[in-house]
Amino acid sequence: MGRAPCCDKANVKKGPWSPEEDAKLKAYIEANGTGGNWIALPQKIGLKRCGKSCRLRWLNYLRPNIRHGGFSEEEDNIICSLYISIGSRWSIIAAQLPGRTDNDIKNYWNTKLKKKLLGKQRKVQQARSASCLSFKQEMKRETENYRVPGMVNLPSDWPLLSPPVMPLTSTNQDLDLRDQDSIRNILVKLGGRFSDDHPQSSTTSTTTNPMNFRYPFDVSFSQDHQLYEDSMNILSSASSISPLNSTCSQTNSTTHFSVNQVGGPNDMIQGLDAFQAELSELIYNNNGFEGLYGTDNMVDGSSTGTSSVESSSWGDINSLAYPQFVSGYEPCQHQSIPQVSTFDESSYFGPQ
DNA sequence: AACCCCGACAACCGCTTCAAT
DNA sequence: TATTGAAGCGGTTGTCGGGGT
Repeated sequence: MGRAPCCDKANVKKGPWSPEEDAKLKAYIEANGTGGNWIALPQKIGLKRCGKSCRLRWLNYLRPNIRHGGFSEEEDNIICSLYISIGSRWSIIAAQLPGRTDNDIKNYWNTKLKKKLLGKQRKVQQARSASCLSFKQEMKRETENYRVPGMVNLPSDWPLLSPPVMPLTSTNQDLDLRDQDSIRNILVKLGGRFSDDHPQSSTTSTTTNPMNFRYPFDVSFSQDHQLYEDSMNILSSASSISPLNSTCSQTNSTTHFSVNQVGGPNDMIQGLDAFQAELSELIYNNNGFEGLYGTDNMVDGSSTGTSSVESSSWGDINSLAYPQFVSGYEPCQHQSIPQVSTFDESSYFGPQ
């Protein structure tokens, strides 16, 4: 038994909006607002459109201060970083880019940004394959170092939040934190406070993990639900590398999320997982490198095979590391804000 | 000139979330 | 607490225009 349709599909117009329809809708909403009921709105103004269609048209096109096209490098960076962090949560990503709609960003990602990144991947791979180690050998070696085999380690100049690939036993002293900082700025914008901003208010200081990947994760948020959700989504995503010991706790006025050892929910995994799955599928199912980088002139059209990594608008960015540690893990932010919820390694990795 | 291909973008569809009852 | 329905969201499809053959 399905839900009743929101409108009489036989009597609604579909397809592109005419200027007259746009004018009607815009004039009405500017004068009266939506009235909180999109379903009823088209009848009020005599439009033979579905309410959902009106809503979409308004939000994506007619709404004031909408910008179309002309994405800046900075916007590219933000989109990319957030996609990698939180996956295809276009509405959240759009919220960080004033004047941009989720639909626009989604289209932009699918048609341009994704290919741009794939192209950068390709160039780096070419540079790397020119060196002595074959990709598959390296894949094998690196995946063997992880608990979950089979993930592709994508060396790249992606603007990543995650630390470079390394065996669990290795250390990384020089992690570039700039991208973490940008995420942090977003969090601060959303209302988060970091423990090292207010060390006296925190019981959890900046933590160190076996990878020596620093990230101060004791953030307090107001009780505003959406703010909390958004913040937690981003925060937890930015911390999703190797969850070993993280906690959520709530006081009367704030919710705290603390992570000892970089780690956390798998939102980040959504983004990277999807994209890396795409890449690995290409690699494994389509004749290895040829399938991925083969003959097409992806992206900026240069498949000239230069072995140098060209300067990138993304800046010098960390390599991509994405160990898929999390399995059967219930993200902290999806819980109903428990008093205290502690993650332990076994709950993340299951029986070993 | 006609056709084909492809990229870009607008719009639709169906599922999920959330608030009202 | 369960139900209902609107809003929100993300994936997918449709359409159009430009470029190549």
